[in-house]
Amino acid sequence: MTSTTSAGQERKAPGRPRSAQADEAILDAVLALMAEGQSAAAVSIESVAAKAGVGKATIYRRWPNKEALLIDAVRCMKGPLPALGGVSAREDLIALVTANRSNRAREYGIVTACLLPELQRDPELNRMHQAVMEPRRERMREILRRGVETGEFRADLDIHLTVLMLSGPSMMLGMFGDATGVPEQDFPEKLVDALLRGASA
Amino acid sequence: MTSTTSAGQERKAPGRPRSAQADEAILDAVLALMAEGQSAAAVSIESVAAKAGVGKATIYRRWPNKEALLIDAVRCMKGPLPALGGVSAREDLIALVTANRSNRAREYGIVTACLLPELQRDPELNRMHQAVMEPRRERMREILRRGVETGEFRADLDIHLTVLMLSGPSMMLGMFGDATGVPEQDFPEKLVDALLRGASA
Amino acid sequence: MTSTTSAGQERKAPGRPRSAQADEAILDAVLALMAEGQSAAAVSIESVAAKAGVGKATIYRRWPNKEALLIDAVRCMKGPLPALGGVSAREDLIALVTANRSNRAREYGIVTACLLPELQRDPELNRMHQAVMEPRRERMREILRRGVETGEFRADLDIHLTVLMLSGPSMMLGMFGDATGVPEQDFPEKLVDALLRGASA
Amino acid sequence: MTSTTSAGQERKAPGRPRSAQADEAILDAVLALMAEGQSAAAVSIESVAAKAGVGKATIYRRWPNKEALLIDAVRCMKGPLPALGGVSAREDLIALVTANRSNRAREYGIVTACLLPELQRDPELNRMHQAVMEPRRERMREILRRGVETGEFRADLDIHLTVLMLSGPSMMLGMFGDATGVPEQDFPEKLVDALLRGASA
DNA sequence: GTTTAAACGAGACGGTACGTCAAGTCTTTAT
DNA sequence: ATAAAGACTTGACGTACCGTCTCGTTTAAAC
Repeated sequence: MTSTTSAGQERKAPGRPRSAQADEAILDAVLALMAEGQSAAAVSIESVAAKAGVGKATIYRRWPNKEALLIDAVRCMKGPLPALGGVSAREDLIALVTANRSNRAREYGIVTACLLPELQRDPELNRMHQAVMEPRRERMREILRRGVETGEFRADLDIHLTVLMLSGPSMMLGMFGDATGVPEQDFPEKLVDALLRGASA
Repeated sequence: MTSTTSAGQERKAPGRPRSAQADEAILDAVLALMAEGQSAAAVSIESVAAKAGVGKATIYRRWPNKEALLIDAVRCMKGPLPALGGVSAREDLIALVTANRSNRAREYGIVTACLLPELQRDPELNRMHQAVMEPRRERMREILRRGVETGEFRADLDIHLTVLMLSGPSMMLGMFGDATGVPEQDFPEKLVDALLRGASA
Repeated sequence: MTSTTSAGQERKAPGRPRSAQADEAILDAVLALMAEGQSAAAVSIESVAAKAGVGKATIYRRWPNKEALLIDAVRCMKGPLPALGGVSAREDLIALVTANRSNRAREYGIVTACLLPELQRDPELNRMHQAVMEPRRERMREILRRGVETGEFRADLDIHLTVLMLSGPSMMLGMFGDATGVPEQDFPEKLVDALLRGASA
Repeated sequence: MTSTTSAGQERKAPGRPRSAQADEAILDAVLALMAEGQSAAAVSIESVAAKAGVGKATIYRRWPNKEALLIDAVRCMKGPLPALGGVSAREDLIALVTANRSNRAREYGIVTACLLPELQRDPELNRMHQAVMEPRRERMREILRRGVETGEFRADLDIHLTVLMLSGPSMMLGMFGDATGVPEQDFPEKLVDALLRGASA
């Protein structure tokens, strides 16, 4: 949400508070349209407002533009960060990759894609997007660092590159699906194992 | 290009032939707008027509819609497939990854991203996009298969998954750039080596 | 004012009494906006509320809608009905025409104009408007009738038509100003004299 | 109409010419909405476009904003300037007043009223409005001047004031109708005669 | 050399969505 | 109970593109 939740002492704002119902209805409408429409282009602010039974102004009061709304919708798709209680770094990695490509991986990929061009230009938008992505990347880095410490991973591992090697294939599979020739079945496990094992003979 | 170059006897069409100059001017205009505008959303058919000094109908005579035009523009960004004369499969892989992320990798990523939602719906568009992507993927598979045969790569290598592990990180780096924490410097070599070496200790 | 100041026993209302300051501030804000903005369209309820330092609801508690508020503002512009102590009906007419086109004739014309379309539809609004206009028209009729009685005006004078011939030009001058080619200087006197004298040779 | 009908040699504009059908449909729609809606506020660009079966852009291509469109609609309401073949200036005046308050006098008054606030601010709009009004005023002045020359009117007649005294009451009657107490029946004749005759005994 | 058919630049067409603004209503907290 | 603040739905505003459709003008092959 973009609402100005002031950090500090939370002084109660005057006037009628924003309807939490509306918040929910709007995001629900976005997800519903995304699911039925197949195309992020089909998710127009007007149709979201109509589907949510809400005025356009109610949307623009909360988000500065369409892209910001989509970013928040994306956050809703992502599952919560999984706990790390795994017995090994390998298992933790598999769990995290699995969580990242939750039930809505396809929609997530599509919307993210649509957002990308705007992210380049609007720094504020970019910041919002990073706020969704970065915690997951950081979690992945933690796992990798711990794996290095415990000796499970090689000592000279390039952490950032490895994060890219775990999230890049996952995203691409989400975007192109079957065209890649890779089945979704057991993908996280296979990916992590291939990465660990290496390709050389 | 989508032009109806009939396979058969190539009967010369009557009337004025299409201007090759226009073809070029249009694609040039797309690339120029992409470069200056930073955003695929800023590339409108109207602005392309204006920049190319061409009527809108001249564009729609060649491409069925905006997306098809963007796909052709994407093809222009990609360099030609590199020769495979490398002394090792490793070097060939590096060369191919390098070629794929040509001078315009950023723009390529952005445009591809914008196209994705439409690719899901329009099979014809999807076909056009595959025509650009598939040869490169196939080339990569060839290299991998040869590496397996020569014993450079392990015998049980999952070819499709490995293609994804080479192209996914590359695309993600193109899309998110510095936010990934990975420098563009020597990226292809580092990626291939990390993949070969594996992450386990 | 439309406020429900019950005629009868003036029972002291419970709760917080209405602020008389607010009444005044609101009408002042309307007049101020009218003066600075040049346009009745620029006088929005929102800007009135902001300028008056008042909530919108405070306005709507007093007037049923924007038009009603404007009508009340119009009343404020009009000067009070002048006394009729003139030595002749001619002088009384001049005094009345002068009073009608007070210092704010221009604003008055504009606002009246904006109100007109709504007056047709809303009978209540129309009644309110008549309550402002009718006393002045009636006063004019009185003068005319007295002039007929005293022999100052011709016996067959059409009272209603003459009222129209005195107020119509005045209103039009207020609306179109210099475009009419008639100077504001001494207008009431000239109008009344031209009306008395007649145009035929 | 706002179209750039260049005065001189009428160089043919490139591109598809504007549809005369659309011109007509749009103005017809405005008049129809005005007639049925009773209120100029009910004439929105969107409803005009819908009623005319036309895109909004087609309207905005011809008129810069809503007000300019209404002004052109006003012109359509006014009948053509009548010929002046009358045997006397009095008859010519009656004919002209009659023509000015054509079949749509009520709508004309309402729309003009709605336009007034904007006329003050936008000089271009004002120019367009004058282009509709001025020819009629000038025609009236011609009649008055001729009447003075022929001795039908008094030599010291104030032409501009007299124009105001003929058009002002007419406009006011159009705006307020029955509330003025003056019947529409034979109004032009009665007005002109009252003006000629004068009010003094 | 005509004819002729298609391509050309230009720009109007009916639409859809954008992001803004105001009207009039409703809901909160403070007085 | 009223006040100020501000959220709410509704709907018009004017703009920008989309993809299609005339216009009148080239251009090159076919006659």
